[in-house]
Order: sequence, then structure tokens, then C-alpha cells
Amino acid sequence: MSKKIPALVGFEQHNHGACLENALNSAEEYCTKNKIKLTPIRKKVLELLLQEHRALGAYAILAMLREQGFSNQPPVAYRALDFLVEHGFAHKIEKLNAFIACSLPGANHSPAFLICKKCKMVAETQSAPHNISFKETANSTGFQIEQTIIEAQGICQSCIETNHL
Amino acid sequence: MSKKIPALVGFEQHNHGACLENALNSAEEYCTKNKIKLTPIRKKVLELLLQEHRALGAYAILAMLREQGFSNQPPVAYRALDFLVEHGFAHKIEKLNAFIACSLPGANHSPAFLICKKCKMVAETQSAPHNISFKETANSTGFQIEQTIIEAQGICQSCIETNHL
DNA sequence: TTTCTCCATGTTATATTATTACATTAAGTG
DNA sequence: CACTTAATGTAATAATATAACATGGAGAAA
Repeated sequence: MSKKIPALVGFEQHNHGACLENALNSAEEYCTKNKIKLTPIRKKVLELLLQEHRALGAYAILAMLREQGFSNQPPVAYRALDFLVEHGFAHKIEKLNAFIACSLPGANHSPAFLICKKCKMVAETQSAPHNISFKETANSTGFQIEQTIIEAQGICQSCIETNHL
Repeated sequence: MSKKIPALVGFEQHNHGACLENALNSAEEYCTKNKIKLTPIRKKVLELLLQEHRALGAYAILAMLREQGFSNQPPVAYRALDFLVEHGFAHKIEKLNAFIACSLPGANHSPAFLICKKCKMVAETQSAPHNISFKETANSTGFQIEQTIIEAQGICQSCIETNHL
């Protein structure tokens, strides 16, 4: 069910092939440097995510893995995804129960996402340096934030324009 | 414990019975005023959420509904929850796939949540200041944000203290 | 090299969350 | 009342996720 997708980062055009190569290489490098293993399955899943360049459900990934000759039991996909998310190569979009390759690899970032309700496109941005009042509110109660999920839903420019045609 | 922090609800002490009464009454009032129907099922689900005062999965709610003599088919819970979320009486915590009563009813708010990994407690806060810069970034790309999910994970003061005992 | 250990993978089974579809009932409107 | 719409009842199933345990393979230690 992989339909053809336009080459976009978030919602802007870019060179897809180079982006994929780049991301895979930098992932390899990072893993070597940090003595973690980008095994064939993990690498393939990352490649699929980079290739599709959109949020994919675990079972969509699983189906693609099967096409490539890998086992298609759910844990195969979930384990690879867990690894990728844990090391920042991918993110889970909670609102969609889906996964997307990190668009800003290497950045020590806390990402925020824009999710288009119509085309399901997901764009990744840096979450602003930062909602001071939010963190202060949390801290004032003694709550220690470890990670913050920010997911905005709405309609992307492309879909707005299409709607008006 | 608990100096009063009006902007944040969830980890500090409060009068539970009054809180429930209050919220139910104001929900009734709101519905009357806006000509929407707080039917028995919807009201019961809201009451359960207010009573528990924590995030509950749809199936947990369903089980409670059955105890109260309601039908226990999943759509019964999901429909009531959809209604409550749609009208701002409850929120879905995406990270937990669970639902919680709104702690700041009436406010025309975009909420943010603090989720304790240990005790699963969820606190609700206002998120407005952050949204402004984020919205501007989004808008500059032509993306129109309709809603923003903000969920911070971490550890609440109570669990930090317990850990150190 | 052999053995040990650890981590990754293979596999079965099942848990959890959510929706579709259609029948039935209740409530509001002309 | 008849008509329309919203809400509920119910069955079936889809979609997402994890538990538990067996197997294999790479690198370290003897």
C-alpha cells in the first residue's frame, strides 16, 4: 500500500536521495562512535522510514519488512523502532500511533511536530528554546520533566490550496 | 504539602467532593446553555473521571460502566469520551491512550500535561505562552494549527521523594 | 579454541486500544 | 401524529502493542 509520495522534508521540497544517504551514513557513524549496533533489521527500518518520509505504523513497516524477506512478527518491527527512537534516529508520533525518521539528526533536540489532518504529512521542527513558563510551572511543583511531546494538528499549506481549487 | 498553585492541578491537595460537584454542575450548566446533551451515560463517564481524578483507559471506564448497569460494549465508552473531549470536559492523554477529566473547566484553554512515569499521575496546566511562538513558526510555512498536544513526561515530586527514602 | 555471556532475533500467543456497521430507541419539530 | 435527527444497543473485527520463552551469533575470558 505504499503509494507514491512527493519528495518533501516536512512540507518543503528537497533532494530525497541525498537526504537518505546522508541520514543513513550519519546513523552508521553515530553507532560506530557510540558502540551501538545498527543491525540489518534496524538499518532497514530506518531506511524505510527515510524513504517513505512520512509517519508509518508499525504494521506498515512490518509488511515492508516481509517484502524484503525479514520475519513479519510484530516484535521484529517494534524492537527495531524502539531502538531507533531510543537513539534519536526516529520519533513516535503519539497522535498517529506511527513512526517517522528524524529530520534533524545529530541535533540535541526536543522536537515538535506539525501533523496535517488531510494528507497526514508530518513536519518536524525544533521546539522553541523553551516555554519557560511551562517548565517553571512544572519545577515549582517539584516535577522534573524528562521529555516533552509537542504535536500540533492542522492543515498544511498544500492541502489548504488544494481545497480552494 | 501544597501551597496553592492555581495554574496547575493534579499534584496538590484539594477538596475532592466539592471539586466533583462543582465540575458536574458547571458541565450541566454549560450543556444547557449550549443546547448539548449531557445524557446519563455521558454524565456518568464524566463523574467517573472526576472521581478517579487520574487518566483512565477506555476499557477501565467501560468496566466501571458495567458495574453501574450500563452496557459494556466499547463504543459506549468511546462515544461518551468523544463527546466529553469534543466539548472540553475531558482530555485524551495520547502518551497513555487514556482520558482524564478537565481540571480547568470553562477556561478557553489549550492544555499541557505533566505525566509522572512512576505513579502515572497527570497534572493539567495552561500552555498558552509557548504556543504563540510555535504558532508563528508554523504559520510562516502556511500551516494552520488547530490544536496542539503538549505532554511532558517525568517524575513528580512525591515519587522523587519516595525514591529517596 | 572452547566456553561463557550478552544481546539480538525468531516465534507463538495474547493483551490492549479502537472502529465499523447496522439495528433500535428516544427526543425534538413541523 | 408523522418525520427527522441524535443517541444508544450490539456484534463483529480492525489496529496497535507486549509478554514470554526459545534460538542464534558475536565478542570476551579462560
